[in-house]
Amino acid sequence: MSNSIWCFENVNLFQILCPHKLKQYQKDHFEGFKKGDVIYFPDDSSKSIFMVSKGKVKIVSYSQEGEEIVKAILGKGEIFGEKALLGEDKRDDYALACTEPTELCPMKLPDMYELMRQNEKFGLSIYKLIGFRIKKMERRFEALLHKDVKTRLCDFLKEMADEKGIESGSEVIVNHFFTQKDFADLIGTKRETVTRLFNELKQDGIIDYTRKEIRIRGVENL
Amino acid sequence: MSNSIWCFENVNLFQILCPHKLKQYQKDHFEGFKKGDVIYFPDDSSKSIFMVSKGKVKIVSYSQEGEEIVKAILGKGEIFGEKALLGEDKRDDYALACTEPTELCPMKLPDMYELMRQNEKFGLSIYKLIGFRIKKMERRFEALLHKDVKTRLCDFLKEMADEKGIESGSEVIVNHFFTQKDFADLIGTKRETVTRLFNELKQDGIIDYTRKEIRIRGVENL
DNA sequence: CAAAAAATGTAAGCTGCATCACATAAAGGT
DNA sequence: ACCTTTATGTGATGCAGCTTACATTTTTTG
Repeated sequence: MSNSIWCFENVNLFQILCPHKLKQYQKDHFEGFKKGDVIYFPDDSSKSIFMVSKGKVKIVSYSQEGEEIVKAILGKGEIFGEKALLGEDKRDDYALACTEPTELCPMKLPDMYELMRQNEKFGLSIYKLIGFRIKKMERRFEALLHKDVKTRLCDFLKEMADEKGIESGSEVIVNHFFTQKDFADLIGTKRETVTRLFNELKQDGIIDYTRKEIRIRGVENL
Repeated sequence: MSNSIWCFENVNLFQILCPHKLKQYQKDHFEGFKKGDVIYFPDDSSKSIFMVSKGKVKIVSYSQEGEEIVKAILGKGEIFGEKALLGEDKRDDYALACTEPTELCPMKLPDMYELMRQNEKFGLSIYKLIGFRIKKMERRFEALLHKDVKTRLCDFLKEMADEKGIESGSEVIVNHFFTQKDFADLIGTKRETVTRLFNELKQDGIIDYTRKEIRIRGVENL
């Protein structure tokens, strides 16, 4: 299990980006958000990128018809707003705090570029992270195109197990902060279907689901 | 109608990337591919990015089950392989020539970085292009999630009209090189459904479809 | 120009999952 | 502890579009 949250490709993003450690960025770099607070709106100018230092952030946009598109749900140590680095001048989605309190390390674009210049390895790993985001999106797209809901859920669980699972004997434990609605949004289905599937997997003895953790008995069975 | 193919954000990518104009890159920069030729395979190392100078290139990958995922179909002036700039070391998809002859302007990564250093505006516009690719993928994803097939097809036609349509009186003419199977792959449906829908739109007098061009009577009707 | 291959046209039947409509349970607020 | 809100559980019903199965037309090839 790669600890890809804190450490990305051997570069500790958190340490570099998290302001508490860096005197010169100490002011104004620590913001408390309440549940439901909007961190940025579409059409806000893309001046910063952010790292979640506490809580849970949801990146969403809305279709004409007002349906929600969940692009990502991010926890501690994860980065968002990174499209600003690709010449985006206005945000095209919402970033919403969805726990209380949610805390962020914002990093202004010029500061970011400065950091990237100073630390080439860091710069590279930021671009690499963008590359991974693209691939993740492509995988999601592919799944939606060709896989049925059950397969998508299982793949998603495997991914979680790989990214943040803890091995414990023959099981893998994944601590999570998702609701079943969150799962549904992320794999492109409805909440009811997720409920049904989790219970099916439970029945089959493959997983053990609670609101806080999922125990997977044999990732290969998914 | 923006001529976004040749000129991207006021930077003429073609002129910069196309080798014929640049003495120092004149060798080896002009490759002829036959229909079906593979330009790169997954796991090839990502050493170059390419611009199509003639023909049609398809970027695809395959799921476990062997189903095709069409990520893009590119024509003259369009760029692919750009994930190499994001620290990708191995390709994760196929690039296939699908016309004969297909010609490319390859650009080795170091040369590319050199060019980007020399011409900052160019460098920026390359990253911007990547940003646009991400947004395009996100739009496709959203469409798949929330829109029915007919809407997806209409949106796709609108996009084509916008990107490469020629206004002619009250109509917009879009010259294209897609088969109905291509359309199906790109909007995430089956060929038969595309056929049905094109004929439906024809019946309703909204479009006029031939293998070479589509005439749209009133893009707003789509 | 004939034959093969590729693209397009059409229709009937089936199914995965959304939708609707509630019931129960857990969490959070006061 | 009580009340409100949020999350989860479970059946009944419907339908968009996939599947399957051919027919026809257009393009390509030898």
